[in-house]
Amino acid sequence: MPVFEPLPAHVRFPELEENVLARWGRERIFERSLEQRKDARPFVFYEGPPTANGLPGVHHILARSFKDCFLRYQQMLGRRVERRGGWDTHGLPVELEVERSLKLRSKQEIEEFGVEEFNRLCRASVMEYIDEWERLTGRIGFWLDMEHAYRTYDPSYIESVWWSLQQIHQRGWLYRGYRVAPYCPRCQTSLSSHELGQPGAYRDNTPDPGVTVRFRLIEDPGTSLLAWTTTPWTLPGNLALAVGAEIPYVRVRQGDERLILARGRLDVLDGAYEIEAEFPGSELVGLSYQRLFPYLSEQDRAWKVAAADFVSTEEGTGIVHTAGAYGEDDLRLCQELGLEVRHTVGLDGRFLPFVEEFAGLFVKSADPVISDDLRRRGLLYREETILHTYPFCWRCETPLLYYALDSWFIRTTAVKEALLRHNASVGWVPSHIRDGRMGNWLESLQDWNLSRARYWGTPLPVWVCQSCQQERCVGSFAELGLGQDIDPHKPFIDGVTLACECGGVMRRVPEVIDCWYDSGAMPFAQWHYPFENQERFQEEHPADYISEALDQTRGWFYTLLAESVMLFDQPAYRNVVVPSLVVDDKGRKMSKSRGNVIDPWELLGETGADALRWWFYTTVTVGQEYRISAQRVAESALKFLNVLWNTQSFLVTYANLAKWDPSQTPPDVSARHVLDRWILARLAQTVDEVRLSLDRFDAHSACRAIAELVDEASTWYLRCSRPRFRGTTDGAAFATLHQVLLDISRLMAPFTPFVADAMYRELTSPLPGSHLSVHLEMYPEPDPSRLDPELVRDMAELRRLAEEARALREAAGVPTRQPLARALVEGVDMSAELRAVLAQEINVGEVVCQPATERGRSSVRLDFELTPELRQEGLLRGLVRQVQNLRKRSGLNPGEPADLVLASDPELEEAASAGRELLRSQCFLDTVLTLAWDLPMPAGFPAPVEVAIQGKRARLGLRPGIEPRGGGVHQTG
RNA sequence: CGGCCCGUAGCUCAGCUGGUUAGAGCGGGGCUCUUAUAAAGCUCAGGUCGUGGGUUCAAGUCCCACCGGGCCGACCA
Repeated sequence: MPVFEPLPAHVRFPELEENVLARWGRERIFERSLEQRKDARPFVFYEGPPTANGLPGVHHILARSFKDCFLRYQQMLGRRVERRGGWDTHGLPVELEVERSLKLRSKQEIEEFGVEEFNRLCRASVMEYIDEWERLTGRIGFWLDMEHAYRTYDPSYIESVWWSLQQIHQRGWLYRGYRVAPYCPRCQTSLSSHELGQPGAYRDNTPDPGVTVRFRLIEDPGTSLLAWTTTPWTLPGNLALAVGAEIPYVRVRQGDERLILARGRLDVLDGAYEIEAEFPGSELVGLSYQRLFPYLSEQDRAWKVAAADFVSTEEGTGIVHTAGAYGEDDLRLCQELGLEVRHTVGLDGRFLPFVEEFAGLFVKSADPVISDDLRRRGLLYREETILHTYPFCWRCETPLLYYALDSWFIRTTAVKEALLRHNASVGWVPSHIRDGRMGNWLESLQDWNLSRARYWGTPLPVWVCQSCQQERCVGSFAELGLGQDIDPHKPFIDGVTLACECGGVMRRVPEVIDCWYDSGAMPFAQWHYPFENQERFQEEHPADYISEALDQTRGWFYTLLAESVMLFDQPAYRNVVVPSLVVDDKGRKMSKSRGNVIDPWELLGETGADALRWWFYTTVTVGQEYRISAQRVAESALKFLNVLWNTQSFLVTYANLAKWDPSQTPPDVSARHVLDRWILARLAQTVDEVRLSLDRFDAHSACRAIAELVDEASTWYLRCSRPRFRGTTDGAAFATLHQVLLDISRLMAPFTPFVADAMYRELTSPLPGSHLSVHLEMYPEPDPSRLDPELVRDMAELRRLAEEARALREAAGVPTRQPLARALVEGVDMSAELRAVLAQEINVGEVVCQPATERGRSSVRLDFELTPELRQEGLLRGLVRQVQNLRKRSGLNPGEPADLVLASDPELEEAASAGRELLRSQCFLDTVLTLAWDLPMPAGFPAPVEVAIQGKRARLGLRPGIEPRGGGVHQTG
């Protein structure tokens, strides 16, 4: 019976992975891994909830690979690592999907269709692809508890969110405000930043009018202030002009008129001019000018020049036209000035009736009409067409307007300092995000626009009295007299009223909240905190580790942090790993419209999950983009796994041949061959490196260290140790390689969970005791006693000398197969055992060292003089190689007996006969028969094969051995 | 327009806290070893380390500017 189950000659990783997956399921490995740690110290992970209303893609595999590897690592360190899944279920993307399927085009149509049914469809749609998500998550080996996954639409989840909003309201941080937001006049809703981020929202080179307008001074109508705008339709709403107090302005004379503008913007003037005066903007403040249109009612402070800090001289005239309701800066300035802001344009994007001249006109169509009107009245100084980037509604392609609306806000600016402080305590990978993308974001923090005038979302729990306007933020269902069995969504919740102290009726405001708030609430809402699981929440907040892609910086990373800081004055996570984006082979972003999206299943089918995972860990450092294609993954990662697999296959083959007994105590390490000691030292060194890297959440460095070890084990160690695997009986080489591979399987378990487990099972199969899975094992421990930096250094030098010797042979035209008498190594002292390794490797009888002299660098010289004996040995090795080739071609496995017939010239025949025993043992030959050159092959032999050995011709005939051998590996010597 | 990242051999990328002749893989040319065999190793490419400054005894590695590519943002949370 073989020691190990023989491995198939060629491994198909996707197949192997499916088998491992099935076994995990049968043997409940994931469940066991949790059970065995149920009393251990937790390592807390938060799953950022994806929305399951779209198919998962390759970038999700990337994110999930990074999530998984650190969780597996921590679990192998002995921590309890629960991984509760979750689903993000609310929000506009879900609504849009349903709108599309129902062919609805506007809010009005949704309301006509019926909000109840609409929301019912949203709820169904969001789980549409949940099976697909679960299947992919399982297939890539990401262990996640999806059975108990939280969902943001669950009543308990919503109740926790309400509780948190009540907390925020009590602190005075939830308020209603009048703010400008990008607004689609066709869909009649403001858009979230998320929607503005949709491809195609911002369009470059959008043509728009650029008009420069005269604002005549009341005191001196011959003098005008020049202001520039790209939105003439906002001019009827003009309330003020803004200047920079410190900016230098000039008054110029041009023909009959005088014009005022910033000194730095003189090039907007057409034709000759003469500068009459120069003064800072502060001197302009307070000047009154003639209003362009008579539609807005009189106000004392309107139509005057004001100072503002947003004025620049980058473009325009340095004097900024300010229309209260159609610009963020405009609105703020008007509010500061105490001006009453009134809309001139309705929610449908058309001028209101009181703007008589343009009433009913859509604003963009009104632009040329307004320009013409101004021109007629001599107020248009200049008109041009400019190209700039402008936002459009990504659904209906309507140009967006900046439009002031009532909204609910969270005063995040009140906790800005705390946000910055807690962010500073987070370990970001890559580290630059902390102060870069995230830090900058927090520095320029604005209040959170929380409300959405939409349907499918967590209802904003604010009730307002219809009589006295008193406002109440509700923090639980009980406050409404409701139980847990309700559906707190629209439209049901809108029918719930409260009695006000004044005797009036309180009704809920119509808005739902930004779904990003939902996901940021998961640390407490997933546990229905504070209504339940108080201890559990406290134990598991903040998380030790989270990981999502870069686009979550302003998304989930921010909302988690903001909510935790506002509610608990804590960060939500201690460490974040942020993988960059996946792009196509040519570095382009993947998008459906471009047709370059890679199907994750196709990729998995070609390369397997482990190769893909390994590729993600090793190919670039975290933070750089991944240029992916099946070919790229196969070229590096798949190849690496193949080499590793071959190494294992080598061990299995020869251990079975030798009937090596792995349960036998191997020789003490100090008594083993220097190569064994060396590879074990490298192993110990690698364990150190890998653990240090993983403790820093650096998978890239860890995997590179492992790759280097695998490379050295599979090439140098195996190459030099091959004779010992074929001839020795002490088992030290087997024990060493077995140990190395077993530890590699444990080192790699977090990264390539399938291959690692398959290796582990094979390697432990002959051992006593239960070895169900590498994922139930502990991670390799550091072992300082095995470290041997000197030996590692010496071996590196030895390898360099071997390469040098091979180069010398090549230059001299003497193949390595030809033994030489001696090599002379200068400049270094080598131990006898290292000299033996080198001698074998470069095929010389002996290595002689000349003690280190003055030079630092060692070198090697070869004695190329060939004695007849050496020549004979060279011929013999050539013959052995050809016989081995023939064995391979004949389909003979190592160890299977065979008979050889040799016909050759006398010199070769003599070499064969002198080395007959070596030939027989090396090539597993029962009989070696020499034959005269032109005689026919004996009966039972196939036609001979003619080969050339060192220029000498030979005919070889080989047939499988007839007599079964007595068992036991055929040994040399 | 702003922020961040990247710009190292034909291609894909390593190069930690600045220090001897700047590395790997792939492709291509040459060779070697070998029943781990549709495996492996060696060798060749003579790379202005994007450009120009600066700091330093010393810079691919730190600072500044610029050029090129990518991502994000662009009044929004």
